[in-house]
Amino acid sequence: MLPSRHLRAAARQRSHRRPAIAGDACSSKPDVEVIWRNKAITAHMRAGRVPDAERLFDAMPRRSTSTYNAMLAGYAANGRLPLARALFRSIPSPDAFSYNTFLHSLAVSSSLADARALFEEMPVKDSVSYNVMISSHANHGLVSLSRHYFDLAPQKDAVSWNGMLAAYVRNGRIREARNLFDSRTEWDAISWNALMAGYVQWGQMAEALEMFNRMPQRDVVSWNTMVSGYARRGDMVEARRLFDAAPVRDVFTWTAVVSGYAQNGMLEEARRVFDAMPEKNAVSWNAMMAAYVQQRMMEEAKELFDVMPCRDVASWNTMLTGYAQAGMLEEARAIFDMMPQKDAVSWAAMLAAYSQGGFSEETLQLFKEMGRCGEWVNRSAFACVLSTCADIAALECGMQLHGRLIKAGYGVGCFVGNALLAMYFKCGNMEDARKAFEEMEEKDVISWNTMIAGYARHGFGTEALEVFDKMRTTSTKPDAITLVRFFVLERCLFKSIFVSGMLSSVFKYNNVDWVGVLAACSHSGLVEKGISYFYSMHCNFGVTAKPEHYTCMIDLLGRAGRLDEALNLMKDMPFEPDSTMWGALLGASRIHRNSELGRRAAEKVFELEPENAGMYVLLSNIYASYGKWRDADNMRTMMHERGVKKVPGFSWIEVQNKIHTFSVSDSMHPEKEDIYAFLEYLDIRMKKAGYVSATDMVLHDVEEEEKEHMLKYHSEKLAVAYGILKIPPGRPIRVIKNLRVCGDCHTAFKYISAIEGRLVILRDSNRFHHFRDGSCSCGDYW
DNA sequence: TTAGGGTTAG
Repeated sequence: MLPSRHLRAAARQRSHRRPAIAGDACSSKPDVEVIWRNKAITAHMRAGRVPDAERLFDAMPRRSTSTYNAMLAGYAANGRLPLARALFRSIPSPDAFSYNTFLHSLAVSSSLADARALFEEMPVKDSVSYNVMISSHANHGLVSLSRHYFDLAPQKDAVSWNGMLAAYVRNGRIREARNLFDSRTEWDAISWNALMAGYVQWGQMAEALEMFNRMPQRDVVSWNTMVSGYARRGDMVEARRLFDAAPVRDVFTWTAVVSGYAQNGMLEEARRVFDAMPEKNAVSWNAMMAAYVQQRMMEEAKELFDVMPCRDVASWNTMLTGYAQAGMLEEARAIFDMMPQKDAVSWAAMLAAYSQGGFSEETLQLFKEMGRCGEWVNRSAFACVLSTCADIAALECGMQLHGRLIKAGYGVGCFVGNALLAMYFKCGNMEDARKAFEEMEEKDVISWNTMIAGYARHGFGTEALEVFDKMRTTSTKPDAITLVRFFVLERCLFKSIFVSGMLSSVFKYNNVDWVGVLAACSHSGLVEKGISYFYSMHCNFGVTAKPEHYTCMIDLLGRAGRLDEALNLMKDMPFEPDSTMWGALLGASRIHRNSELGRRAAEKVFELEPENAGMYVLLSNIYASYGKWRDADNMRTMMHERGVKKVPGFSWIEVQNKIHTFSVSDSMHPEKEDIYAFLEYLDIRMKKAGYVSATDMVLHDVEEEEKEHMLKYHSEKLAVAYGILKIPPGRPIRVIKNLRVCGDCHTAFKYISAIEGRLVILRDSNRFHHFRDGSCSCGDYW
């Protein structure tokens, strides 16, 4: 809402410049009444009550420049740049405060170029002006410009020095921060804390502690920095020790501990500290709520949300993301619609919920809505929508986004850049992917992996290898995904030629990711190699095998059909096999059709993890794939009777050019008693979108007697495929036949979309499909 | 009533 009335009034005033007299709309000597009202404006703005502030402003008979400044600062803090701009122009006699505030508004609204222009034309620059430039450029990752303004500043105060220090720290330039720090001695507590926080943030706890011990005087922030540092690293013992030792605590200290316990899954401890807090603010409540959200205890979270006395945007966002992560998209949307105010996080969270849930239409719809609301599109929103474009192979839309991204002045960092790469590859546009990759300002391991996988999947093996070679010249360390990808590539294209060279390059790094190596061997069927690595890991590298390594080995042996050896390994282990290991064995028994061992493994899993819904579904599907429909039904009934619920969710994984793997969880609605309820829901949705409901058509190749069971177990996936493939009305998907894709993908089928000729593989997602490279866990690749 | 350090949500 534009407060057009006061703006017009102000503009009028400005055009008929009259000398300021007592009682004029802008008096140079504000009275007590004006000061009091200015404070009220600030209070409203701080609480996000922009309209209230505007009403007050409009109703003021006399205003001072500070009145305008208060409004200006409020607009900036509430993200209303256009209003701030208009108001600034209407200020009768802007002072240094006005200029600095508006400069700050421009800078925080990502209009850095505008901020620089304003800075140049400012009649008077004081140290605050320079300091705004230093910190705002740092906030956008432009450290060298921060340094430029820092060097330019004629007089540097404590804020300038600390601002520059923070500029380095926030951008990970910890060495430069240290050099600056060592270059002089007049630092205050804020400086010490800033550098210390930098060490904490980048995981260098020893250095942080060293500073903590050395600093001349510690304030409550110093203690908080250390407490939260340990808490975030999961070292709750040390965090608690410092918390107990702290001479002063404030709400930050308490909240850091609550959130530490929460993030490490120690719910009871978190609650105990939370209940003992002498005073709580919104952040404390949010931290406790986040604890429940993290454990998917949405009812408990909602309870807190309902009773908390002070809700802020983050509280709403916490609930929103909680519902989204629990797959409760309708609840998430309800929260989103009810929010008194939305910020960038709210939009991003809702977008992420839709895009990660595969709801492409909804994602794009919401994105449009976002534009209509004039909401600033941040990096996260860009990434979500880009990944949706990738899902539906919407190249044009993706390229438009790329353009907008550049226009918005964002540097292409990893977050958005990776989404961009994925989009180009999924659309088969190798050249633009390469360009985007080269233009990326920074690259992380995911960027490299995306490039390797992208090239490999389109059959550009040589290019993929070149990327891998280039990656080795950088400081980015290959991770498990790189290894798996490389092994896949190597196996598909080069038949084991490069494997030893590749591995030796991996071993150059200090910390070999052994799980990655073993998983990679398991995946590429390199059984003997895997076994020898497993032993050399201990003998040559002195690494003691942990349960996860054994799990890999059981998986590896099992897949190779060496079930007895896998069993023996489990017996000889220094610890009891856990459910993951039995699960791996269960998967292997399936591939090799050893139903006796499968049953045994399944029983063990149920014993150890009666709550594991994936197991029931897996076993049910195993029976179904053998045609033992009654047993399959029994498993589902048992799951239902025991009140076990599946975590819903599904995702797309692009595998090869124009080939998609689609994984869908069996129950996308939580209370599924029978699959038909779900089908009905999809039917309605699809019809609404103009698709044919053509389960019969889809199943035309399937024999009559199988049809009923097929419907029960597989048609939900067909239906979803319809929605996602965007088959136009009247164009059925053709089933190639009840084709098993591979031993492990028991419910996988191939479909060809009649219209696009896309080959689609559908399969279940369960815990055994834990490899993200699109390979089946049985070791087959697509 | 503008600029520098510590807590929550994406």
